[in-house]
Amino acid sequence: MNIEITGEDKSLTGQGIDLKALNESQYEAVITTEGPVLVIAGAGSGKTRTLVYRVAHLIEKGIAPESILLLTFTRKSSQEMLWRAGRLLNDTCSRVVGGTFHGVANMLLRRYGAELGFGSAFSIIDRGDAEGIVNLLKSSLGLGKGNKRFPSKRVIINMISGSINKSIDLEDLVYDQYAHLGDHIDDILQLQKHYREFKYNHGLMDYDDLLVNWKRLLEESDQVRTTLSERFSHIMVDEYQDTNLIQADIVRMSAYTHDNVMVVGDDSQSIYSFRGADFFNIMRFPKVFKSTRIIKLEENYRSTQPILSLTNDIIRNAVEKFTKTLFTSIEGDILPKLFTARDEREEARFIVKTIKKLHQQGIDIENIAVLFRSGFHSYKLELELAAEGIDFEKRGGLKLTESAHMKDVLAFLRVLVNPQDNLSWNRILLQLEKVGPKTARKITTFISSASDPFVALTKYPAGKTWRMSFVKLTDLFKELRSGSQNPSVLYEKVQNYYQPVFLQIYADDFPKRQKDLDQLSSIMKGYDELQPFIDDTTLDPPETVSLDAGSVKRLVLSTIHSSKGLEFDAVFIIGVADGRFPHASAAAGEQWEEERRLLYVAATRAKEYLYITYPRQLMTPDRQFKHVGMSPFLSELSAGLYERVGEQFSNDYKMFSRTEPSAINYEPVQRKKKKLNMSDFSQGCKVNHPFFGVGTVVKLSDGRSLDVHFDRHGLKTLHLDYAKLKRL
DNA sequence: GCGTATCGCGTTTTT
DNA sequence: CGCGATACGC
Repeated sequence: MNIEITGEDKSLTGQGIDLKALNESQYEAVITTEGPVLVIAGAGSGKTRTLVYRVAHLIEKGIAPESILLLTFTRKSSQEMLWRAGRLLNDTCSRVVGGTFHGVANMLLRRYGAELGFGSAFSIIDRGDAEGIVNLLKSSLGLGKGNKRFPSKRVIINMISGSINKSIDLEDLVYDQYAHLGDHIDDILQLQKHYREFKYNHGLMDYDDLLVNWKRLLEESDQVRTTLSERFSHIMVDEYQDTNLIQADIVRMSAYTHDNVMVVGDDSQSIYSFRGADFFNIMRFPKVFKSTRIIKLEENYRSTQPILSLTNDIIRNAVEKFTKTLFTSIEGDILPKLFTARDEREEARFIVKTIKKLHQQGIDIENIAVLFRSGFHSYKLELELAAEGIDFEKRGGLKLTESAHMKDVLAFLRVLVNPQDNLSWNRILLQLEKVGPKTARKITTFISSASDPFVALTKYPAGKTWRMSFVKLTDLFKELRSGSQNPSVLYEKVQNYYQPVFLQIYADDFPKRQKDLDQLSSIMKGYDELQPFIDDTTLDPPETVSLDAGSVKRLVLSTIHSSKGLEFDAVFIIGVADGRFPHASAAAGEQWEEERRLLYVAATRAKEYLYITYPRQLMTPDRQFKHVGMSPFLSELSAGLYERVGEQFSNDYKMFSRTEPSAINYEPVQRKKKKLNMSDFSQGCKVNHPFFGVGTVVKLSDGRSLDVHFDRHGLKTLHLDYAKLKRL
């Protein structure tokens, strides 16, 4: 369970810990060595630094590195933190157990899984795999055929996953947040049931299962719980606002013998509620861990005052927040800029032009980032950048192992490790010509009833048209199972088999994909065993962009979600238009607030220069122009906190009136999500719910919930922020 | 009934 | 680009 620290910078080691470099509250957080600590920290306040120093400090005080557990959300951040701590202490941190929640869960389950009865024979599936299962099930159950309104596999997985992470019934979740899909509730529940069975029958575990089973491990085995709690005498969690209820329970139980837990988080940066994160975990922390010391880090070490004033103003309008007032002593008086572009193209050109200007002023290209709400918002800009010859790196898109050809090759390795993995079998079989979904399903059911699927496979009566290729496949497995089990050797054999198949399937664009296959082979050289390789590629997939020379400096394009925790000298936030940001389907209430926090996260990435841009018109799919205004989050901002730039702006409006005489015929972007207040309702008034129909308000509860009696569905408690209620 | 080729459409965010 | 629908051919 060791994490290797790589990339050590020799020139900086051996300095010892310089606690003087910390301010008073950071120092307090660091030296607190016993008992629970909650650090509420604003953006750019050096919370990661605090954790790094604490790890180093604990070790310097004599705590064994291997008894420190550092939990983060991305592998990158845990490695970076350990590396930094290692620099302070001449690399004695390499024995600290640092990793992601999911990575640590995997390690523990492989080690202690037998206690729960599933041993260590499981393979991990990613989101795409999960969606694949839903797809298989949908067709085999004959659900949603030709029904456009049937939820997509992605939505279904989000619902299933969401209900687990939020620890509520799927049915309730649908009523609360997916009311418009309520018609399909029975089918959705059926899919959920089959999805569970499929995973269970084939030894598959999705990301949620890893956490759920970690929790079970702690809950159901006193021995394991005690062992683990004693093993890790100090537990630290970064980005605590991103934990869900399960993770909070895990932290609680992992520390039950000592309560030595330090968590760091910022409620204003909670942007993952869609995957179950619940920033109330921060609020609950002092109640769960008695005698918690709460430390606030309020000084910002990243941004200049004008940027901070703007970001404070963004979050000022938030409905729910724990007050923190961020201040900075960083000098700087450059106001954030707002640019209104005529269309996406002009927006892209403005960005390119400004990036060039900044670059001339001496800002390195890798210190500039362009951030956006959704992956495809940057398409126009990508074209423009390519035309100008500016190299960029896009983050938050498809990962290497998420593309079809990668999954194809990995499937062979996956069945070797887990022969029950019917999802991978399915992939392998579908590669055969003349074998489609039906035939593949027949084969998988045939072989999974046998004790040894590989033997059973050779016995399957292959069809005449595809017997030849089928025999090649069985031969491949014979070879794979008899020879060396070294990953590189196995991969080479798989490659020999797959190459011709690959050339045929991806005849039109194989050169690009070929590079990915080669990259996989080089990653594989670092592994002696197959299982860890497969786990790692699933839990922490490499980015699609070839990482050949890590030293190449490039502009960063990133979704806001993927930019969390990073900082740049100059930041552009693009597409901040009504309907695009907040996302069009964000409902009033918590979802709306989360979008606001998202903008906050984006803006707080900037150290010195901040540009916010939006296009005035967007192209709809049918080549119509749609006029849009700025994001409501922008119009809410106080005047004087930003400066408008761009010479054309004042003429824009006139130009539009001329080209489209009907003038402002843009439907005043449907304000459908008008926020409802408790005062809009009273006891006895009639309401309408999209799923439950007409009902009568029985009781107004605390907060924003209502008890409503529905004629057809009985009494339900509804939350104003989730339920799409209408007053009649 | 099954497999394959083709066209056209729409894209949230992710450990 | 990845998908779903559709038509065609075996």
